[in-house]
Amino acid sequence: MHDLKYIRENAVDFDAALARRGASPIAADLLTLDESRRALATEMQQAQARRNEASKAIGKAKAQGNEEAAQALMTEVAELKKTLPALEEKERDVATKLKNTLAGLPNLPDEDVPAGADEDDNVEIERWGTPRSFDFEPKEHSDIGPSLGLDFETGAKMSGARFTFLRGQMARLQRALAQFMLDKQTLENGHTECAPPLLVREEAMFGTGQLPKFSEDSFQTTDGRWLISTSEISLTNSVREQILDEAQLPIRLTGLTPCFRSEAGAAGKDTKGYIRQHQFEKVELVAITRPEDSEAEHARMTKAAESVLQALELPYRKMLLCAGDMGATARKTYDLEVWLPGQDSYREISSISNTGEYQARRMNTRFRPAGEEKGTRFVHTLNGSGLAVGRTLVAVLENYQQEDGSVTIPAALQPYMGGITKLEIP
RNA sequence: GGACACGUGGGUGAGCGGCUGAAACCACCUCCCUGCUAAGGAGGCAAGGGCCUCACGGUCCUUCGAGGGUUCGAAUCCCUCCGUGUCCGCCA
Repeated sequence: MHDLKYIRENAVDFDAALARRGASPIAADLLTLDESRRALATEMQQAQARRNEASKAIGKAKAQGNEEAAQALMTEVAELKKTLPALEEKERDVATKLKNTLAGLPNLPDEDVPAGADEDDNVEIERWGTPRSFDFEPKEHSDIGPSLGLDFETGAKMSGARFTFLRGQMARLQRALAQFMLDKQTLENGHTECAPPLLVREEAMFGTGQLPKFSEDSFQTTDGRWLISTSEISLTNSVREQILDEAQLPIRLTGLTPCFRSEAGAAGKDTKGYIRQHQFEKVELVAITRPEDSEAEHARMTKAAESVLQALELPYRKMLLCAGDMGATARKTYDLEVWLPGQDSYREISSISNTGEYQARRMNTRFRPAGEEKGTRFVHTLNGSGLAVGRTLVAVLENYQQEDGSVTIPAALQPYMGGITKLEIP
């Protein structure tokens, strides 16, 4: 959601920023709507003011027993009531149209976001770790996994494609990874652990920007609720419609939840393996900050996500997404891509975004500045994966695979595996 | 799922259909007094929007869970929904 005042004063910049994402100019349309809305509002409010004034006068006239004056005023108000509802409806219609147009627009990219249309234009910031050299041909996880309990067939049989059934040591490995990540984010990185709802109302989906434009990406229940596609939705909306004290900021949250995605439009992509599922687990990081702190928080949160990869000794690279490849709500995004030797490529395992006040406006989340500044200001919100558990499982399988089909457990993870150091084919 | 009750500003909580955008208290801010691990006094303090102003600010509109309705006029009456509480039923 955007600030109309900003658009009024910076129409050219606004369109230029949208153009960087490949969106068409819209400022002129918005301003036309805005102008007519304000003109209607002024007209409507003048009529309302007269009605209110007359109504008060009626009360006074009646109190003084002046029935004649009261009657005259009532006649006048009756006349007003013939025109007022039409005016109110017109104003409402224009306001709704304006709001809907605004609600469908993506965030503006930050100035230091590189230009570009798609992932080919993303900029590599740095690499961490050295990909292991194999003295055999490394396999993909979808070839290593099945004999260790990653059961694609059973999942598909009961639920369809993109659902997987984990059993035995594989299920335990996923649980261990999730616990490990949660401990890292809470004990070391200062995020508060949360266990939020997985089903949310439409307003919550709107608040974080999944609606109205991306309804096809999520699942909806028969009673109209939505399955969260990420716990960013539940965690971020925990502060919706609130006016926070400045002293409460920053608020740093984390949570482990399943995420549900319909993956519409991803036909043919990653059809093999555990990379792209309708249901997957993710440890999410969310931060609510003052506007002036969000950039530093973005860097800090990215490091928090990186800390998991480093502890697991998984090589990765950090990408700065170009304007055309960012999600609609983001104004700046770093992706962490983990090295997958079986695929011989880096694959996304975390995406950390600063949305600025885009979501805060949609959720109406503000804070009251301490000191003499009057009024309220919108907070900034950030979210990132810390990390996607399923994809981390994939990375462990591929990076720690042995020639005999077994997989060693990263040292940091062993305490979470009850001392098991290796997954072996039963 | 059934019955009843409730939903007011940052918080607690008053509020005969016109004098209430809202008492009082707490929190917070400014000032005064006084000082010693405390306090006392004065004042201010909802949000969003329109119009006027270089600005300080002024003025009007909307909002008392949300949406409808009754009325010249609604926080106050009616309906629907959402939420909360209590009791009953069911249940991991």
